[in-house]
Amino acid sequence: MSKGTETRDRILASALRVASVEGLEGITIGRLADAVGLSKSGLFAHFKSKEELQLAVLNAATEAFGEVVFKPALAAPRGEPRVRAFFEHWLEWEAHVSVPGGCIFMHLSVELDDQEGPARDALVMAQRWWLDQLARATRLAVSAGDFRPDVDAELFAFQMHGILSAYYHSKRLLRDPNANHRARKAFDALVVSVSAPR
Amino acid sequence: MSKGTETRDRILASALRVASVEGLEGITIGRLADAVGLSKSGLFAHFKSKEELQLAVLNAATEAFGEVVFKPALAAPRGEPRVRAFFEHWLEWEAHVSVPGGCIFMHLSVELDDQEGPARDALVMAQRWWLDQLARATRLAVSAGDFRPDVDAELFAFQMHGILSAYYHSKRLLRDPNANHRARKAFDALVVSVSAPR
DNA sequence: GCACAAATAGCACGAACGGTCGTATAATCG
DNA sequence: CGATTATACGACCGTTCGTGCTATTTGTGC
Repeated sequence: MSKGTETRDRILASALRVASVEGLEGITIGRLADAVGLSKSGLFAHFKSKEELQLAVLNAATEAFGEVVFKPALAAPRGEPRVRAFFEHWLEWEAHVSVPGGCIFMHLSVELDDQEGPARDALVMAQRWWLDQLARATRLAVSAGDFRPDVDAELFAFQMHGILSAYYHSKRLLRDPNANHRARKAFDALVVSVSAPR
Repeated sequence: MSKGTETRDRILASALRVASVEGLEGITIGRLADAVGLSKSGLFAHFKSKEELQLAVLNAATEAFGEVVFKPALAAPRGEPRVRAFFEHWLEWEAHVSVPGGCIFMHLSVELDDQEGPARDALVMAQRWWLDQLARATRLAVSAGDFRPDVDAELFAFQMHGILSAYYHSKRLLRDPNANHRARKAFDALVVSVSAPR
């Protein structure tokens, strides 16, 4: 890896941390340059514009999410176990070292929902992809006989996302020590409600 | 009402609209002054600092929420009907004219979760209050015989909040036309899961 | 209708913002 | 080795930010 790309990665990792706490608008060239020990212009040379930097951060976030949540969960056997693995790794992601401000997608989702532009487009794609993966895993659980045949996979993904949103709110904002416990109870109830009788 | 407080209200209504779209940090004195037809210093005279302005916006938001969601829903008879009324009015609030950017509390929750200060404190209080009202209504539904006696009211409030968060995400970011439909299906399923047998 | 208070405007400030410039240093390769 | 390119620097631009201070206009009560 050349020196340039190495520096670029350091910049992105730092920017990702900042963005998870303060959002994409919280990234400022000056502070970011200080954080990685560069001058403003030195850092700026790696990206043609701030918009490009923001897009690169979004890519880095998607990549990290894939490594921390998606790929490990894929290791679980298809069916209910994999759905549960998705849930568990998703819970952990909120506290991952790479995003000290919590799940960056939660933050960006509300930050960008009314801000037209390429960053919003990229985020929408990433979020659709993830919800689609959840629905796909749900359908696999149906065909594996774990879930009932009439289960609405998209609705299940919607509900799962809801539980994680409430968890995020409860943990991050309210700092409720029961957040984790409640999220698990809610998820268990959801799984029970779609489980095939046996 | 004196001219001063009238102007102040106009400022706050405008600031509330801005904040629902871009968050508290999206409020800038200059743009806000233009929007209400005042000079920067003329507007600034109404608030001793920007922080006080932000707190006033939060108060205005809480008040609006009370008028649009809480009070009307209280008119419904206690028990499951009132819980449903809470849900319905909460759904509508997302599209209320006073908050063109959608539920401002969703926005502020992620904006402020890592920003220590009086604004965060006020938001936490307001959110706790609301979740508490939901739990209270749930308990009333239990004692009215609509919900099963073993229902966990706080968990129910958590789940309800999750559904609305997912709805918000689905509607605002993904612009999914099924958002409303999914939210209702999820809520119905939730109510069924806690309903007393009959 | 006049005096006093309330409301608003004008102006200036220091800091931080994204971004550009020419230049110097460091790494890489023939 | 030397030459060339990649990388980084410091100074600076125009703008916008929040926030003072000082006039001046506007509204209100006697």
